[in-house]
Amino acid sequence: MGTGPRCIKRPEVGLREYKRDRTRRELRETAIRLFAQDGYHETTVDDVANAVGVSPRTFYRYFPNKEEVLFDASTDVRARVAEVLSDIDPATSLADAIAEAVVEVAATYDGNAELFQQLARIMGASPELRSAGLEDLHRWEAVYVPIVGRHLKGDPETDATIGVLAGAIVSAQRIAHDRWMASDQRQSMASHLKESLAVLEPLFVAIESASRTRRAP
Amino acid sequence: MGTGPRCIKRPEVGLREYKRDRTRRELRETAIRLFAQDGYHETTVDDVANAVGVSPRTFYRYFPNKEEVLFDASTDVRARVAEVLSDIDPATSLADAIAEAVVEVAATYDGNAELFQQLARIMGASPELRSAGLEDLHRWEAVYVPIVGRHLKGDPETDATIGVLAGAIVSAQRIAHDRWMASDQRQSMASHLKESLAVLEPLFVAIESASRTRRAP
DNA sequence: TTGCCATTTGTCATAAGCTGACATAATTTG
DNA sequence: CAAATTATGTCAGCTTATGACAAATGGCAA
Repeated sequence: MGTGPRCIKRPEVGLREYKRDRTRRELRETAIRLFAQDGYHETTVDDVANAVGVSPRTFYRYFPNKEEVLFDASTDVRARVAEVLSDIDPATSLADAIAEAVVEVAATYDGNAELFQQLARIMGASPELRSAGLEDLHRWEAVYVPIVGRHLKGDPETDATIGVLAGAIVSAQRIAHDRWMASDQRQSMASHLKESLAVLEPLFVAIESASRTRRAP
Repeated sequence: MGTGPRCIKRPEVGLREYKRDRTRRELRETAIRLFAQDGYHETTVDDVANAVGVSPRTFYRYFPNKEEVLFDASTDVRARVAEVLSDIDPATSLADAIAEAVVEVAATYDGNAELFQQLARIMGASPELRSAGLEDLHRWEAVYVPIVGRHLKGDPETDATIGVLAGAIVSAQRIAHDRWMASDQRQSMASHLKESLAVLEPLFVAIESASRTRRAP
């Protein structure tokens, strides 16, 4: 997803770094493959490590725990969206900014539908993993809080509005995610996200008008 | 919280049942006390079991895992609120129904502030437990979905609106919860909940008017 | 009371997730 | 090539969690 070697120069990223990336990728891919194939609980960390030809201890050097290997991709998306949002023109309306973020999310999901559907199936098969997925999804809140706070010109610690609004956005995203998971790609993630976020439109309108009022009373 | 023995008659609940309840309560109270005192991770299940004078295996007969003992009270509240909501007059507006539920929640928190603040402190001290708390809070969605669905006259599977709205309500509740935890009881849970839910008012208004339109176009 | 039944608990054994400590091998750097 | 840095392997151990079976305990009826 994205950045290959940009130039001929540069330390060619070095063999060490290259191997590290490769091992991480192999662990991730092997883990997901085995989980999808044999079940998450039926697959031990030892199995994954052995399949990659690496010691179990190494797995834990790359991932803090067994679950986290499932959310590696998700973490990447989040980082990218956070960057997109921080680079956005401050004059953009909140709804438009969120829409832009959502486009990035949808593109990733729809562009790697196979991977994400596989992850969805793994997580759908275990209540424990559904919870973990919930937690992962919740981390999106930290992505949205800054942009919401910027538009509302408030401090998240002081102003409950920011947190509630960011939370509502994440809820919409989660519902879209659930529905996309449930319907096997019959509908794009983009349309699911659009549909869910539309529910919050009255909220955006109210916020926007309140914000405008405050700026020019 | 609430129901003592109502009458003299009734099988006096039997010694067996009595002991079971007592053991459960002792495990719960001892666990929370030790967690608050020595830390969650520093306290093993064995410690709790020993302190109660029971075998470690018994702990797991009462609670599916170490964490769950922290959410026993929360589960009770949820059950009570679900009952309140199912008994509510269908003519009541959605906002009012939610308000009624929230009153019940707030009363429980403010009435057992000591317990819930203790739980808050335990969970606040560990990221892992904050996640678990998140999961617990998320279970509220299932409480709100039926009442929202009833008012919107839709099927949660079909209509994304219901899930998003219920999710937004839970978000508001979570923010209130966080803020209440952060401010040591300087403000009541009731006021925090009221404040958070106020953010969603435009949403309720829009939903309500759309619902009215649909009924009488 | 006695004795049978169901429930609860204890004991034992074990798997699996994780973590610290240290040795070893590989890579980079001078 | 040698030294410093970093990745990996090995080993040892703790804790959570669970299955299997025995023992104890309370409920209930003859």
